[in-house]
Amino acid sequence: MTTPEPERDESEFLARYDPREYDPVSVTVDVVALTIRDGALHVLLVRRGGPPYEGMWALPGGFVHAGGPAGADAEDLADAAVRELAEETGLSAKGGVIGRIHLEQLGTYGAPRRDPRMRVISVAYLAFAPELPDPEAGGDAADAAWVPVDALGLTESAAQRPGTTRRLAFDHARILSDGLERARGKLEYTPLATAFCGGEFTIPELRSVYEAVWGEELHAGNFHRKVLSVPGFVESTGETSDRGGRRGGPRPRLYRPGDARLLHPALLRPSREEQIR
Amino acid sequence: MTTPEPERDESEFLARYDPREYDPVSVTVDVVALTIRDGALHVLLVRRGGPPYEGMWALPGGFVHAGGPAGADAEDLADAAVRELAEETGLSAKGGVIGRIHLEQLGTYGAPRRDPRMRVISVAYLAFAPELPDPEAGGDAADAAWVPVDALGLTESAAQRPGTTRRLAFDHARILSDGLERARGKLEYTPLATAFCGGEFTIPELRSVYEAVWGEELHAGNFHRKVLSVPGFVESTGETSDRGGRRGGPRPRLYRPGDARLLHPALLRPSREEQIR
DNA sequence: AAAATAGTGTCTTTCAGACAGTATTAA
DNA sequence: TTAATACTGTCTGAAAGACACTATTTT
Repeated sequence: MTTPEPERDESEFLARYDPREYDPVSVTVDVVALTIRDGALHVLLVRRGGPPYEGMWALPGGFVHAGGPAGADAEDLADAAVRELAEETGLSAKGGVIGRIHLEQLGTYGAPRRDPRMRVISVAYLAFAPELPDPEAGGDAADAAWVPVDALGLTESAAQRPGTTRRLAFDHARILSDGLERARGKLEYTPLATAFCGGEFTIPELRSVYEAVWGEELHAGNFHRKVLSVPGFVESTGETSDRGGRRGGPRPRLYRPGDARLLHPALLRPSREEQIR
Repeated sequence: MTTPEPERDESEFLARYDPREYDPVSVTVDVVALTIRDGALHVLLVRRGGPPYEGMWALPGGFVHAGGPAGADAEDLADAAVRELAEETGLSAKGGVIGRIHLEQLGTYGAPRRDPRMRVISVAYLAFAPELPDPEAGGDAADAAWVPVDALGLTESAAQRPGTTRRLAFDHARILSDGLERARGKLEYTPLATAFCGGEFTIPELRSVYEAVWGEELHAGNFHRKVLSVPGFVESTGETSDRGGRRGGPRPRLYRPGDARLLHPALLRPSREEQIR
């Protein structure tokens, strides 16, 4: 059963009350917000302004507004994630750029002692954003910034246990690691790489997204042909970029996201041999 | 941030802190437990013994034991799911069959009014089980049974809104629908179909798992060759089944699950055209 | 005997990846 | 002018799917 047993009246409720069921549990949302800057994958982090983990970087997040028994002011989990993201980036939650950010639930983390103070269940969300301005440190955060993922020294083993990297608070290294792996996989069979670009982009720009997320170089010619061959992945604008590549080359054509929700056939990572066994 | 507002000093925090000051939020786990019976996909359901949704079927689930501020008796989310599954199926939680059940987190459902009484956040888990005995109705459930998924009349639209199907309580139709879609996808690129079989199985048995989950017939010859060609999917026992097919045919060979964690190349569903756009 | 099934062989089409080649641009 | 880049063409090998075929078993 999903919920507490119904009570016939107050006294029966008190008689049947089981403190175990009603031990205080807090529910938060944390957001793994990813973007591409200067060709490198970045994640939005805030620096904690108070204990525990004071001074360490952490994923942006906060409490879900439960809204009380009446349900007034209650917010959905995804709405809470959007609100936190908007608060940290200083962008308006409605309309504008934030409406074009892809947001999906990543997973829920509820190990008994992941927060030293109390039982906290955290619902993590994953966001793919186009390039955004630097965030403003607001509220309880001492600082906020887009941080290159590579600079965090995240490894498979380091991400497993909290505190190992000494860089991210709580189990946020693990959450980020899971988010990165999800992102890598999503790029294979969905057109979500376009969510990292603005409204219009070139195929080489799209390729640089794949290269930043997957961490490996792709063959330019084959990538180009592949993208154009998948139905609904991208759609030509008929326009051409006003500049060629940084160090030369013709001006690439511009494209918009297409109407496909899945890539078929998929665009598979070249080297995933390690993950198979 | 993951946690309550940071305080300037610890004593101030403790003095001010009262869990009950926060809006009450309950956290439950619900389990979408799938198995194959008579060649058809079944899900474990319980019939609710009290309001709301009295008499309706629901996913098995229950409260997470938060363990209080000290953390004693606290259980992890996955442990809670195993416990609920064990309670409902009457199987021992440690060792035995239940150790061979694949369990993974499916998602978290926390819409403000998904439970009419209070704010409930439900962490859903997805389980792939080999054929298990009929469950015993226990605790607060009026009944418990393996129910053919097809009999529930789940459709894409019916699963979207709670109460539409008039068959499953709360938003459990949506959760089940999400679980089924996850299961269909997992069979494509992981060897988890073997989790529906016992320790040893034949290729035709494995094919019937795929057919039950995907809801479409597969070409026997091509399926056979494909399964054997994927490294680490299955491993021959050298033995042969003691009976041929139901209505004739040679006795198929027996296999065990292999050591692959991912299928490469993947075993893709034939007809997924609809999902692409 | 008839029908169903397990397993294998073969052919065609599609697709990924390697490589080459041309035109266009920045430095 | 040089080098980098956008894009296209071509070839090869892998793999999916359609179909055919044999051998083995149940009814």
